[in-house]
Amino acid sequence: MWISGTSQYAIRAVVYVATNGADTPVRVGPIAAVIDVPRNYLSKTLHLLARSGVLRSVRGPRGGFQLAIPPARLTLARVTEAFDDVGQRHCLLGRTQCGDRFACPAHARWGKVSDSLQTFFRKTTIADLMSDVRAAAR
Amino acid sequence: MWISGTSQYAIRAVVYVATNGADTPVRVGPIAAVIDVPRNYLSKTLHLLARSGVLRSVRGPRGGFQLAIPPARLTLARVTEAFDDVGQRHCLLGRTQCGDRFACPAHARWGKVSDSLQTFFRKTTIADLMSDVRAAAR
DNA sequence: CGATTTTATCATATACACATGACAAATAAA
DNA sequence: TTTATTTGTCATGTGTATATGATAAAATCG
Repeated sequence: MWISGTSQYAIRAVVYVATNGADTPVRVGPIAAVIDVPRNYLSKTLHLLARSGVLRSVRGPRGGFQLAIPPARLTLARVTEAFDDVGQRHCLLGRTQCGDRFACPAHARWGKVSDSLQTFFRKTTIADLMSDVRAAAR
Repeated sequence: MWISGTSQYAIRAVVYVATNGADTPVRVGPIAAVIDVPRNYLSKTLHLLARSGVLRSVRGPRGGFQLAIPPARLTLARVTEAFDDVGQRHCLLGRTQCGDRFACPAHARWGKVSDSLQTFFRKTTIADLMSDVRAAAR
């Protein structure tokens, strides 16, 4: 609903890699199986994450994917930036000319919500999500 | 980005109808021209809004569309419900099993933002947008 | 070096949102 | 009652996100 399916896959995969790829790279197969996304499509998505600097890829035996950025400094906006632009304000009504000069009818009220959305994606890190998972496990 | 293009069209059209259709119905042609959306597509969208109870349609000469609900009681969630489900919580990561029992990694933190989104769409009315437009005109 | 394992790339398929165009149905007014 | 005007409906087209499958390229290990 709020971000593209590919961005959803990306976040799920990055959390998995952060959790399980601390020492050795993680292969596409297991990631796809655990986070439940089509293997070949995920392969392409992880490749884009690597080209975008979020992951590091290693080919050949014992290869796979690892984080290229420490989880505490890796934000959701950074992870999804290859697929969606969630760190910036967008006009709710899809007007290109929507700004403080020519505002759409929803501009003022949407601004407040949009700010909290941007803050969420720009401030929340993969490490935050990992610690929430650990907290929930208790 | 945040809601479908059709929902964006719907809100823009409903605001226009609320503003210009107080006494007589508004025709599709002028609406499409002013809010800048494809005429035939808007025709279908307005028809869905009528079937969803948001608009009233009148056929024939002097026909067109009018609000079926007073603007002060017409929320954005109500306008878009035929196209998107914005008044309810959705898992950010697209997990169907995401709830308080089996939470996705983003569940807790996303909950706060999601609440403010739901509140926005369920509390903001067409009358609110109209009064913002009038305020901005001064 | 050769065999195996893994990601990289390419070509293509599918599903759905968005869009177009033609014609039917209803209504109002002359 | 006829004509003009408007929405309603249907059939179809287009573009893009998602998905699949085959093959190439790279790296490790025996």
